[in-house]
Amino acid sequence: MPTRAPQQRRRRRPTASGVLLSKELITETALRLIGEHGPEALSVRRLGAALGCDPSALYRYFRNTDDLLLAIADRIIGDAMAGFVPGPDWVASLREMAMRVRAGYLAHPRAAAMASYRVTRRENEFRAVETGVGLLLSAGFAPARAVRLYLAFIDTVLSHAALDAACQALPREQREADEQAWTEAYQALDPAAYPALTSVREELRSMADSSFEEAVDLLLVALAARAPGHAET
Amino acid sequence: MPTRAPQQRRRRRPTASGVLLSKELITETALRLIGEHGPEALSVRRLGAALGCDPSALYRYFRNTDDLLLAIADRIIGDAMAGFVPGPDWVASLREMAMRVRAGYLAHPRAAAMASYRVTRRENEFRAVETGVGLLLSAGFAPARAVRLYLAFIDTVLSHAALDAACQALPREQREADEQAWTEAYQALDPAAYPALTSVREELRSMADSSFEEAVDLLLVALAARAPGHAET
DNA sequence: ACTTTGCGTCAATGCTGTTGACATAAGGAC
DNA sequence: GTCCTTATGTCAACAGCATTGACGCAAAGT
Repeated sequence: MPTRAPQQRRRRRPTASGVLLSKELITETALRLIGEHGPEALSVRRLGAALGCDPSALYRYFRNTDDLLLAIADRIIGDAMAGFVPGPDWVASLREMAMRVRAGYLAHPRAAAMASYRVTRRENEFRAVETGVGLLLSAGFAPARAVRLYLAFIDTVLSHAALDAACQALPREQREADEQAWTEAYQALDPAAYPALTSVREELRSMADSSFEEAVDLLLVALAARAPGHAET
Repeated sequence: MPTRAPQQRRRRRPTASGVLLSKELITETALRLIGEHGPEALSVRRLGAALGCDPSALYRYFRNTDDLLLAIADRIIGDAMAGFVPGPDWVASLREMAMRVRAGYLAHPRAAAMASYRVTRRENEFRAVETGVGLLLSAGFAPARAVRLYLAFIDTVLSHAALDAACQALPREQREADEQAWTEAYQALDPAAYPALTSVREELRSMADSSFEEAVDLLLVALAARAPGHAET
């Protein structure tokens, strides 16, 4: 009778090409595949080919492709949050968390775009939520409020990061065309029909840049103002 | 020699089932299909079946499915902002704008999720930016500041709306699994390893709900506090 | 009535995820 | 060292997907 836990792998049988498969290796290869050839390059068949195994072998490690996708997403979270330790200043700590998540997404823009709105329900996500909720509790918010405010915070961070990642994942041609729109199409508008846009014409170029930091900072200002103990106006 | 523009259709030949196809009819039917049978119901084959025509007939009207999705997205934008008139209260007006965008996205989540990060450079977008920037100018912000704050605002709205839309666009199975994670996987965590999560255990269920309104309201509070003429703390 | 051609239809291609049967080798028991 | 169990890699097959090229009908223009 086997004494080991059933999910613990006991045997490691090499594939025809000699590779030893593992969840780790599969998620790494998938991430590399997406990074090199774009998100549409991720299919069970291509992943199998990249690993040197039969496509169906992957189903020994993941229930289906969604399961694999969640594993990839959780790995991105883990990489982004690796080594992060919250400090005494909860606002500054949340800010660093936001910047880390964004950096992690931008490091794998094409994978991030696929997974930003999912709940991975895996260890790295557990830890991140624990950290974020803990920071808001330490700020003095009551549990129900801390949870909702954390959700507003992390959704803003994740969705903004996904936006940036999606833009970065666009083909160069298309991205440049989008950026040029602000200095071309928007400069040629009829002043009578678009008075506000005309009066800010010189500033429209900055619409091509990310608003991530401003949006996060605005949100953190609002959070800080609502924290218990903060001097109300 | 034909005098008509080449893109203008001259002949309307009915399909085998007697339907007269058109771009309008196809986008309408696609939206209805998504609305009635969920986002995964939209495939060229099913759309063809719903229209009573061969799937390949659609390629006479759209270059590919992406082209079709963009046509649908354009229609969503127009519908969402139709009839919107900004009022005297700039904060309330921005708020209504946000809610309209979100409603438009949620009404057609699949199409919205795929098109949210594209810059349309079309009239509906021009008008929306004009309106939004105009509201911030009316609040007293200087041009450069108004543009950047509008960007932070609209990116928050769009990315959050896209997040909600993407969740709604998930297959029922996956969406339910993601929601259940908060009442199952997150309830079973080790209290010693996850003290913060344990102390807010009862409230975690609310993580499955959207944070759109809270995030937008927090942002608007921060914007209002930064407006010229606002009493500083 | 005749010609042109827009466009609906059919058939085929090569993708996709997923599954069940099968084979083989790893590892424990003795 | 031998045997047995079983984890796991492989193979074949299925259904559904977007897309395309050839074909031919019927509607519009003359």
